Amino acid sequence: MLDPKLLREQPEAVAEKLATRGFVLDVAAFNALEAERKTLQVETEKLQNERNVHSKNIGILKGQGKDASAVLEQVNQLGDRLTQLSHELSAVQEKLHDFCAVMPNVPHDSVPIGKSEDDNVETARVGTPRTFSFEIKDHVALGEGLGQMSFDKAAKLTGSRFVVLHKHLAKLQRALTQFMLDIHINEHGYEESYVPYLVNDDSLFGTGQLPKFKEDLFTTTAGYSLIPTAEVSLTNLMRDEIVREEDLPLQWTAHTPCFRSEAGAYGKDTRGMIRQHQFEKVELVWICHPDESYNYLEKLRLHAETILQRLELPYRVLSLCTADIGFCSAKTYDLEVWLPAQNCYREISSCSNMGSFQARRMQARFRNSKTGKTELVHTLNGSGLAVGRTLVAIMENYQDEAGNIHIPKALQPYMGGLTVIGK
RNA sequence: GGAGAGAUGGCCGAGUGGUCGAAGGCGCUCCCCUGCUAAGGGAGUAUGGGGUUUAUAGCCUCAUCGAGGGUUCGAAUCCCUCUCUCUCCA
Repeated sequence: MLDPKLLREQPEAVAEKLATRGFVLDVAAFNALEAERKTLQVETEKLQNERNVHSKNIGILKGQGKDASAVLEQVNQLGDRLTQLSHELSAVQEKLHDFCAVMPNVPHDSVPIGKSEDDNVETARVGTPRTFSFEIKDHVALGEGLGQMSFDKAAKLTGSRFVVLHKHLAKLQRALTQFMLDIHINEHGYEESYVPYLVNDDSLFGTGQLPKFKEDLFTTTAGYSLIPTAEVSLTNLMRDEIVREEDLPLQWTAHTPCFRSEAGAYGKDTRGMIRQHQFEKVELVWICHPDESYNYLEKLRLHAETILQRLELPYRVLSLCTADIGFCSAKTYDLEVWLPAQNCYREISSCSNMGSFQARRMQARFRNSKTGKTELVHTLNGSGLAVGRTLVAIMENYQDEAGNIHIPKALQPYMGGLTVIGK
């Protein structure tokens, strides 16, 4: 959510910034709602104050054993008007809230302006894609060839967009998770948490999945939703909390499965593990001082890059343009890994600075040690990395002519010394 | 599954219709006093919103005692629903 004061004072400036990301802010509609809100709120609070004063007097009079019927009659006359006004006020406030709740974040000045994902800016390219002297296979052919990956079985158990992994491939996924967590915890200073995979609507509102992206979620009959990312569980740990300034920054990580309905993705990446309803991810979250968040975004991105480097996977870095950054994001870097079978780079991590956007939605604050006042923190998050896609990348990049998968050196200790996955 | 108890400020804990946003204690901050590894005295110390304002200063004001409804001139206190915690029984 954007700062309502900023919105009130400089609606045109905000509209201009939002326009760069393709969002049309109806300034006239907003101003009209705001004007209505102000009139109603001032009037309502005036009456409430009147009622409070009278009621207090009644209490005093009765306490002294005096007659209060005159005041009582006076305050009785306020009743209907007050009820009506407060109903009108809450209706307008709800409208305003709904209006603001679907407004995306304002992009940072350093974000390239663009009209589509084609305008994303490549800022780095690391590693060189390997050249193959044989006909390469994609991860599906490799996995099924090894008899350790089955989409048919998953379809039988559940439906489309799920996978079953067996034996060494199942272990490889687990190894990757462990490997990533170890690096982030031991080398990058993150604190690990185990968190719920089902969350309530307050949490989903806090991190911005609700109200706008309801259709992307799997929601249970109990009213809870499966997390689409651990960002929801981790970041919401800060909801309604006030931390000491000197305790910032907080760096949190968690490994969780993620669940996405992929509504609107029909026909997209239907083959293989690239776009699944359920996948594993190691998530990185920062809770920090507003002055530092853009510095930390660079660190966060490097932490994610480290994993790709250790696995010796070629990748590139994109600075997403205004048209492509996510709803909550003020600035986003995507890391894309090289997938030989697709002959292109595919997203494997997305690292974003949300600024105060999520913090405002969930009242996540710190106490300024100089002024003693509370201020909103900034929140950042990034994948470190998407484990399923990392598995795909390793399979495709490390295949040999026989259809075996060679294990990257850094990962071999996590595979009990295994160097090749074969039949 | 059944029965009961509870949820109050950073923490503990009073408060069952009225000058209560809330006693008291602890903690914390500031000040005073004190020559000895400390004690004493005083003051302050929740959060969010709105109005006014050059102002994130001040002033005024509204809301919040688990959440949401209701009764009432007035609700931490009474009623209803929900969530969570604890105890006992199965």
